[in-house]
Amino acid sequence: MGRAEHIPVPAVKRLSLYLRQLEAFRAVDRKTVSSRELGASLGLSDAQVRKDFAYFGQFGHPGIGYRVPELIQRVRQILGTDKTSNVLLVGAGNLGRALLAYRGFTRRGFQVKAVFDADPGKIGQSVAGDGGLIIQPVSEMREKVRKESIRTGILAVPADAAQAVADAMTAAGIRGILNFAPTMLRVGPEVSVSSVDLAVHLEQLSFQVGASM
Amino acid sequence: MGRAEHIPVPAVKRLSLYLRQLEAFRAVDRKTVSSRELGASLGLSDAQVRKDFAYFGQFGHPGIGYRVPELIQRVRQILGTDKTSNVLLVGAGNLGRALLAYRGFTRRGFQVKAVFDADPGKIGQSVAGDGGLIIQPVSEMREKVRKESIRTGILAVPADAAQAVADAMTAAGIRGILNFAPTMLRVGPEVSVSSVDLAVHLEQLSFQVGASM
DNA sequence: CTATGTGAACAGCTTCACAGCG
DNA sequence: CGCTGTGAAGCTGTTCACATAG
Repeated sequence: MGRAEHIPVPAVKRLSLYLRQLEAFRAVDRKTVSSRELGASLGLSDAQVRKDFAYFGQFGHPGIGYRVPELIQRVRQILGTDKTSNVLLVGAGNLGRALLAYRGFTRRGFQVKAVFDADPGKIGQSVAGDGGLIIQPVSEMREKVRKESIRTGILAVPADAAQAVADAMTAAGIRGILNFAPTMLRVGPEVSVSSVDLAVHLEQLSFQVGASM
Repeated sequence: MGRAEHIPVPAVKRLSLYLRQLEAFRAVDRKTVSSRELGASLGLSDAQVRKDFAYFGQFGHPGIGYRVPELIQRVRQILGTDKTSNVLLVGAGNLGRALLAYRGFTRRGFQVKAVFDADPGKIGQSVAGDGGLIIQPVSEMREKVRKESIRTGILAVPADAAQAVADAMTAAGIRGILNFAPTMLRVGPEVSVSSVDLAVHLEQLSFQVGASM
C-alpha cells in the first residue's frame, strides 16, 4: 500500500515524466494506457514503468493497463501536487522574471505568491505574476511564508549571494529550494535542495557531441 | 590513458561540478587540492573523486593532490570547453531572452551567435546578446550553422512547437540540443539531447518536502 | 489471450582498502 | 607519511521471466 519504503530517487524523477505524458494521453481522450505504450513514449522499458508504479501501490488493471485519469490523480497525490501549493521567488533579475512568466508552474499546481530581491532599487517594483506581484525586501520573507503557508522557494540570484539567501529562506521556514545559482548550497537536513545549473547541461552536451566524433 | 571506455554518465555530470568548484579554488589562489577536500566541498567521498578523474587519465600527484590550474585545463579538455564554441538559440520568448542575458554561458566558453524564432512579428527585432543579435527566421538556420560552425543549440519554445523545431535543428546540422520544452524529443542517434523541465524539478521538491513530514 | 505485479538474475555505480609513488 | 590510482567487494537500480488476474 505505498508505504515510504526505499524508493529509488530516479523512480521519483520518472514519476514526473509519466505525469507529463499521461496528461498528453488524456488530452487526446485516451482512456487507458499500457506500461509498454507509456514506456515507449518516454524511451523506457515496460518493466521499468510497472516497477516504478509498484513502489507506490497497485494502480494497474491486468489485461487492461492503467486508466489514464485515475493514474494521473494517483501520481499527483504521490507527488503532492494534487492541491495547488504556494511558492516564493527570490531574485527578480532576468531569470527570475522569466520564471515568473513561465506558465508551466501554474499548470502543474504551483503558484508564485511573493517575489523578493536584495537590491533596494527593485523593491516596490511590480512584476508580471498572478495578479501583479510587488517585489519585497528579503526581511519580509518570514512573515509572508507564515501568512501564505509557503514551503517551497525558487532561488534565482547570482552565485555569490546564493548561500546567504538560502540561509534566509531556511530561517524563514522554507523546506524546499529550487536552486538556479551555480553553487553547492549548504542547508540543514530539514531542507531539500534541487539544483539546476544551465552551464552544466551545456557542458554535458559538449562532451557527448565531442565524444561521438 | 583516457580512452573512450565505458564511462558512467553520472561521472561526466560530476566533472562539470568539479570544474565549477576548481574554479572557485583557483579564485582564492589555491595551488593544489586533495580528493578529500574537493569531494567534501561537493558532498562526495574522496574515492568517488579519484575514480571519476581516473576514468580519463592520471591527473593527480601522490602525496600532493591535484594541481588546480592543471586539473582545470584537463577537465575543460575532456568536456570540450577548452576552446570557445558557438551555439544558437531558438525561441525569443521570456525564457529565451533570460538565457541570452545569462552570463554563465560565456564564462564557461559558450557564445550565442544567433537567435531564431517562428513568430514573424519578432523577426528583425534586436535582443541583448553579445554585440546585439537580430532575431532571424528559422529558415536561415542551416546557413548560419554552416557559416559559424555551430554544433549546439538551445531550444526554448513552447512544448507544442518543440518537436518541429528539433527537426529543423537536426536538418540544419545541429548535433546537441539543450531542451527547455516539457516534451520528449525524438531525434536521430547523431543528435544528443539534454532536457531541463522546470516543473519536474519543482515536483521533485514537492515530493521530498511532503515525504519528510 | 492480454497486461500487471514481482521475486530472481543481472548490470552499473560506489565504496573499500591497500599497493605504490613522491 | 600523505595522497593517488585501482582491483575487489558491496550496493542500488534495472531487466527478465513468469505466476496471476481479468
